[in-house]
Amino acid sequence: MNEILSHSEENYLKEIFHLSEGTNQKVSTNALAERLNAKASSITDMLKKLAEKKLVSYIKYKGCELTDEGEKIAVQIIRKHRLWETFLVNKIEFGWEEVHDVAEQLEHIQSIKLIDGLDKFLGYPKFDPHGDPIPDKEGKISYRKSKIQLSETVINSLVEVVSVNEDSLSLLKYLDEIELNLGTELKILERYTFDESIKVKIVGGQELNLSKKVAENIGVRFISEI
Amino acid sequence: MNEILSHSEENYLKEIFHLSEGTNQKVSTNALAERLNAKASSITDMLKKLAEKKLVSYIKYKGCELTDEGEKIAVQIIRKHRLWETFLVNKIEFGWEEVHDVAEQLEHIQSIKLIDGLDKFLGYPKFDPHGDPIPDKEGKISYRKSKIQLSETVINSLVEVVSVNEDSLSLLKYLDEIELNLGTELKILERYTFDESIKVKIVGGQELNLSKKVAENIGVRFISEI
DNA sequence: CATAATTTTTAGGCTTGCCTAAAAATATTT
DNA sequence: AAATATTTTTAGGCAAGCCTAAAAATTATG
Repeated sequence: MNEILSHSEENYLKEIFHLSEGTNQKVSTNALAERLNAKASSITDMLKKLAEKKLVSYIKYKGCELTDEGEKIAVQIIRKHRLWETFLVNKIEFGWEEVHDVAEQLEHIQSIKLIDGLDKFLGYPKFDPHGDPIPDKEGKISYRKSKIQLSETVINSLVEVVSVNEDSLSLLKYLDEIELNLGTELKILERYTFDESIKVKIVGGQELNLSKKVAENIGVRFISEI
Repeated sequence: MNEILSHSEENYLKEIFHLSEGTNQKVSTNALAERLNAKASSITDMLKKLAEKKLVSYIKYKGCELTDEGEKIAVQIIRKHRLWETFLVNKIEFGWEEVHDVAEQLEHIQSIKLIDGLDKFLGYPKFDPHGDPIPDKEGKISYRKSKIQLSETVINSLVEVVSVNEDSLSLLKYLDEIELNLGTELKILERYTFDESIKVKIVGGQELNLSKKVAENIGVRFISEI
């Protein structure tokens, strides 16, 4: 039940959670291998181990899924990750593109007292610097119900940026450069069918063309039509 | 030169530093084994490896010593440890007896930006919650020149507690109980030759008998005679 | 629907960091 | 200084977590 897990085991649980978030699908061995930068055979090894510990359910050749217990642990790791990111940006003057690697280390620190104390110290933040929700002590995640991908918006709407995918360092740097931050408002001007890129205008700023790939990694909230 | 070390390697360097601090002696395999809770044979293995990396000098059967490079690294780990302890006590409401284990984890986080940012955030503290000096970014340690062990004080002197050994959880808890903290002033009343225990009076508090063992683990600064 | 392509698993190996047991070196006693 | 005790090293092993290469299962395609 409350055995201590290795960093590696914790990372597996976290990535299985991320890969299955939203979908009802099982997570494939290859998908995990890519996220974890490991070979498929290593994944198989670890899945067997995690299945034995009852943290994932795993059927040969059919992929895996977190058990309730496994999910509980995964969510707490994500809580730690996002609280630390918030700490780094709010207290230690890190930029949002710099926090990921350090948070990946900090998320494995074992101390409930520390993480709850950190939560309090930060004022019980609900979202991290990339706009992702921070699970509470009980594991409840308050997803932003109205959030959609920028790539899914309709022409002539005004939206607010509420999240960006933290996984790509170069995306975050790019967004910094064009001064597109959380809270930035965008007018959706046009969508080009040939490559599915979109033209937007930053309210109070420049007009930009954003590729489909970029737009998929930005979360927005609809405000109004223009 | 700037290779990444494992947690284990870092712990070895740190403990070699602690064991040789003050003395000019080399550190014996057995002494290290005890501090690291490992068998002597494991120590030998690792010393060979660290010697190969030029972080310790090691002659078979003769013990080991840090090289300049090894000492530099050790000091930076101690810097991290003590800064994190300060963070936990000053910002997260930890007691001084609770910080050690968590700091042992945090000291291995790899990010110079984080540790320098933390230093700044804490206001460049010179001493940690146990009174031990915090090395600066360059590795300079400002030892308290006037510090002596409580066990070495002379009768009828008034002293101030400036440090306590952080290694013993039960000592720290005991000191908490009797309300002996950093900054507490003590009058040295008597020394019993049969067991080398001493009688002291906490200024504004109770009279106490402290065993030799306890007195050796408390650092004080001489104020005056009474 | 059979064959090809892809995905996943198995089998065997490697490194790290620890262990035990036995051997070798050093230190201590008498 | 010889005998004994202690310390340290060597030799061989083990678990974790990764790897490569080959085999097996699944999925896609002609």
